[in-house]
Amino acid sequence: MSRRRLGYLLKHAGLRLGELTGPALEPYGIDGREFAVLSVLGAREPLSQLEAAQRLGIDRTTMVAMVDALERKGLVGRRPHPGDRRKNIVEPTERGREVLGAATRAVEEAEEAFLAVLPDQDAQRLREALDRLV
Amino acid sequence: MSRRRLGYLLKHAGLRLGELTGPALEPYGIDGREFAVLSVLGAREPLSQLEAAQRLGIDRTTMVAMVDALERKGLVGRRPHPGDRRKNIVEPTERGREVLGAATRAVEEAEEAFLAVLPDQDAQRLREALDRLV
DNA sequence: TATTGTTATACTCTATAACTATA
DNA sequence: TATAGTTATAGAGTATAACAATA
Repeated sequence: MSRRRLGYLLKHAGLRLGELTGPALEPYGIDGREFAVLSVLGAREPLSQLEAAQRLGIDRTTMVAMVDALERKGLVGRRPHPGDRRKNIVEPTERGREVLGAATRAVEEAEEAFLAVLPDQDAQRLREALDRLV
Repeated sequence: MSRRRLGYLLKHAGLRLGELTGPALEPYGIDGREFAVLSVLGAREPLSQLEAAQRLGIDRTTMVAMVDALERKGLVGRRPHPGDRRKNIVEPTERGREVLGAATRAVEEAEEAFLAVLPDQDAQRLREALDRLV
């Protein structure tokens, strides 16, 4: 049995991973949270702000500030939803898609570096176990 | 390959676990952070505030407030270090040790419930993998 | 001079409440 | 009446800077 609590391990694993992904994203001018938002907004179907917020498990008021920041950086754009004008459709700009692609590769490399201490199969199992737990 | 990012999985796994450990600790009047501090202070050798902070990876100014809270609740006590009077030795009170024991069992049960969706061996592997990564 | 504990302060992240506009 | 976006605000949680006591 591990001597350290599971909560400690999860928290500090996330912190350590963040120490790798943070610098990996820096060249693209975004942080980990902005990358997460950009990722869901780059999904196949266009999303409203609320839908994007729900996919990430964050509040819609938090999403406002995230979209503001990405819009200021020219990475996403808002437009009214054609059928329901209460909603904003938020989509990556062309540059947003480029950044998303490059940043995704950078994050995947950071994840690989983070997981490098584990045999490949163990890393794969870790992902699958976390996926089931979440 | 998992579609969700590793950072997301680690963060939300921690959040979901916290939803179980939080209520599990409530009967003992402490939250997860206080439990973590009480745990390291309940270790074999008595620790100073700074040593406890370093074991948890938190700042020594943060530790002041944590020890204040636990002391108010009668779960730990400060006393000067005999050989170095700059230091506080912080140790659980008798009641602190009782609470620590009961709270530890409650947290372990919450962890088991959290991991229940995984086969035993996978849960064990998850712990070991996280332990290596941290 | 350096270290430990402390206080005051500030910053980040996030949510709640209240408003506007649309449905 | 309810929903989506927005704004203002407040609450965690944490760290940095400065100070006193001690080494």
